[in-house]
Amino acid sequence: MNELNKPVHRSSECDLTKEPVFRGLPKESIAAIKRICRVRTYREGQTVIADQTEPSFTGCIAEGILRMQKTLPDGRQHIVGLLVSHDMFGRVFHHRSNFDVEAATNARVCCFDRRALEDLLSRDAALERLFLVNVLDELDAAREWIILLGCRRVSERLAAFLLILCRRWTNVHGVLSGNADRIRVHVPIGRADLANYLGTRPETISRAVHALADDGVIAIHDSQTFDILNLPRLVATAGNGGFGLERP
Amino acid sequence: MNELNKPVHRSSECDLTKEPVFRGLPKESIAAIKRICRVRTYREGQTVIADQTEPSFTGCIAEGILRMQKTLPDGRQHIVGLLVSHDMFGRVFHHRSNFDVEAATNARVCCFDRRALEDLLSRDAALERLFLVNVLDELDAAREWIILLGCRRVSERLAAFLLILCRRWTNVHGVLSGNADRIRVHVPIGRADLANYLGTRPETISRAVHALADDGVIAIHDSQTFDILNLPRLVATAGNGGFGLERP
DNA sequence: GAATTTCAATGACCGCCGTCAAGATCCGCC
DNA sequence: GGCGGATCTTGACGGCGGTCATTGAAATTC
Repeated sequence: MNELNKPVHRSSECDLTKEPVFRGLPKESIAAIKRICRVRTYREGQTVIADQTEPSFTGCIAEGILRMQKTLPDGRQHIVGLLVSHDMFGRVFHHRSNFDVEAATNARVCCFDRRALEDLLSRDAALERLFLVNVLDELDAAREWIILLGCRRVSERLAAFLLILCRRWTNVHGVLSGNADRIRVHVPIGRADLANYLGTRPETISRAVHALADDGVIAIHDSQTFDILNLPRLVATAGNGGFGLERP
Repeated sequence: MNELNKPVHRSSECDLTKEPVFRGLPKESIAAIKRICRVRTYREGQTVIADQTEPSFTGCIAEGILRMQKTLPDGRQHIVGLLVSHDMFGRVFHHRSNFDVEAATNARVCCFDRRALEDLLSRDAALERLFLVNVLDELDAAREWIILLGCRRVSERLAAFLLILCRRWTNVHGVLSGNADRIRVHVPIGRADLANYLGTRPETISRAVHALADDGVIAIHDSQTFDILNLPRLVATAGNGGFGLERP
């Protein structure tokens, strides 16, 4: 498929300045963060950070999708979040990670050595501010997720999930395309992952997807790509989950 | 019951220095934060921050329990978190709250004027660091919650909830008492709230609680107070939910 | 102390979904 | 092109839990 077997470290090609996350930072802050940035490349299925280990770096996704998950003693695993372009992960000022982070697709990640980053943040208030606001956003995302999981029916959770994709991942490369009439959503994970993500089983996901298609709310382009035909009815299906995620 | 109808502002009695949250801060940071702290008192049921409004302050709970929730268009509400002593809430550097914050019990809250706090944080790196780490902890708590909600059976979620109470709220006033043999847990919310919290209905909560009691895992002291008789079996009941929340 | 309200507990019914099993589809590989 | 594996789909069955209704207990009011 491709030649990558382990993360490739490259000291170049860190185009952080273009990332909206770093928009508005003073020039010297950008220069400083760029200096400690190393790009790593992961291929699908690789582990980025293992549960209960102390990661040596904090990252910001340049391309691709990572999956945060907890592998449970009974072997099952539950996904607690998906990370897409521009999302940050890894805990500054905390030692152990409480989750696995795995590549859900091939991914490129800007990595900051944790120690160097902590030193930098201590000296650069603007940067620290940026990280603080970023974590606050993650917190909001996590709470949106909690509301989604509070939906009782799988169909509601699925609809709410598609809405989150539409709302939060607008312009994230490869997820959304099409116009308002026929929004095309590409779900970047398979049925099994999606089932873990929504707290159910693959069979039930399959049924729920086809139920939405039978009702004319969506059309199935392929097993991971849907066209949203009737957004209002999708919102109605989501019920509770369709709300709770308004953004400024 | 008591004479409080609206929050009472008091400029005294802010004992922040004793709170573990602020432990380790330089003296001048503590003095500065104390200077902008005002204590407010809320009675059970009062709204602290309304959804989609711009709160004028950020708070740290001195006593009592607050409930973060989203009221949904169909009138139901879903709780996304409980806040106990020493927990902080309210979003620095962000304008609108995405949730309601209500007093679940009578509560005393240390409030920091948002504008003043933001100014302060800009000038005090140690304080900003403290807030950053604090938000990171909230994030972990939210993700523990996501794992809990990923449990399929209500009995698992209930067991996991009780374990979170034991684990995270040790020494929080009024929640835990007793020794290792017979841990007494006081659940600070009623069945309806608990049902919202666990993504189910009050009747099902009732059944699950009594099922645990019939199995000898817990004893019901009163409808909101349980004695944990068999911790290992409670962990076993929690299954997945019993894990995912190890702390350093 | 009786009445009203609120909350918890219990039973009956049934629908959603977890489970198991089988078939279909797509993929890489030889 | 044929084969084997992984993934997705579909069906049948049964149990958990959502819903409704009723009873009981506790708190507040008059």
